[in-house]
Amino acid sequence: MEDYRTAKLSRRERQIMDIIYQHGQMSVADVLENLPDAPSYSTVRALLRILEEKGHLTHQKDGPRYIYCPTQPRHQAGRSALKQIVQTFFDKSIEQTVAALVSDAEISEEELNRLSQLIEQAKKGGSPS
Amino acid sequence: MEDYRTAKLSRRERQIMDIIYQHGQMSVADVLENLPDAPSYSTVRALLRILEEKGHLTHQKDGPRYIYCPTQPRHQAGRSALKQIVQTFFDKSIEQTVAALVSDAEISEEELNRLSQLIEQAKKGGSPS
DNA sequence: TTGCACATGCTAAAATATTAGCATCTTATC
DNA sequence: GATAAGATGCTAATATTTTAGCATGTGCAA
Repeated sequence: MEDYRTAKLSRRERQIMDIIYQHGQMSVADVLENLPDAPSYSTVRALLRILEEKGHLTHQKDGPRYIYCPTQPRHQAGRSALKQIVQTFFDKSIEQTVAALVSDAEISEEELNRLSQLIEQAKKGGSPS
Repeated sequence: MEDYRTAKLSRRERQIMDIIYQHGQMSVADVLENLPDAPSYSTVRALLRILEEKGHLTHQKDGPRYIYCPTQPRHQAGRSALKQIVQTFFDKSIEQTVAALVSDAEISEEELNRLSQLIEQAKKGGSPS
């Protein structure tokens, strides 16, 4: 399955995919609540149906209602999305990207320490010299 | 100006913005070359005009042709895009995001070292204890 | 079990995005 | 300066997206 962010999705379809990835799984009503410029209930249902037809979502029943969730695992979709950002805005450089990440937010000393550990681990695990 | 990735852009419009951010600035012909499922020249021109009307692009003349470039600086657009990814796929956690970044690619020892330095710098510069 | 609240299935209209074509203008060359 | 190559300005048709409405089915509570 192709990354949904490069797939041929319309504006609304992409919005909905983002929202569902953010929340994990959602009912129609849940999606409607979180959708900016919210359209009607019917509209959301139509879009969810289309996304399911295209293979990006599945649903299961929860009592009388459908619960939708992505077919592609979140971490996998996240990596694809990240990869595209790195390519589009940061010259394919992981370094530049991380620089933007750590400079942007108000990041605690503690989190920075965990980041250091993360890098150290990567050094050991990644490609042993 | 709102982040173009959350703005009400159509599929093609977003594709074009991504391509232009990746390359910096482009003529109509340049965009056409880099656009998947390439439409006609006229089509690309129409889209560029629309994006300019919406305020996402400007153009300047280079001899007989227009050169388009984004109105929002690249680094700024990149941060907005990153922020959205972090929120959508990584529970707003910078740590999770960096973890995905360093585990994903084939990353050299050298680059990991530079990342370490980056973090160290952030520790000093960010919020002094 | 009966009815109400609330869900889905299906169909079709309205709005928007996508596309192309022709006329016109501009630049570089001969 | 005349001309050809190649650019833009404008207009309009086509395709897709977005939307809503009505009929029907399902689960929970009185």
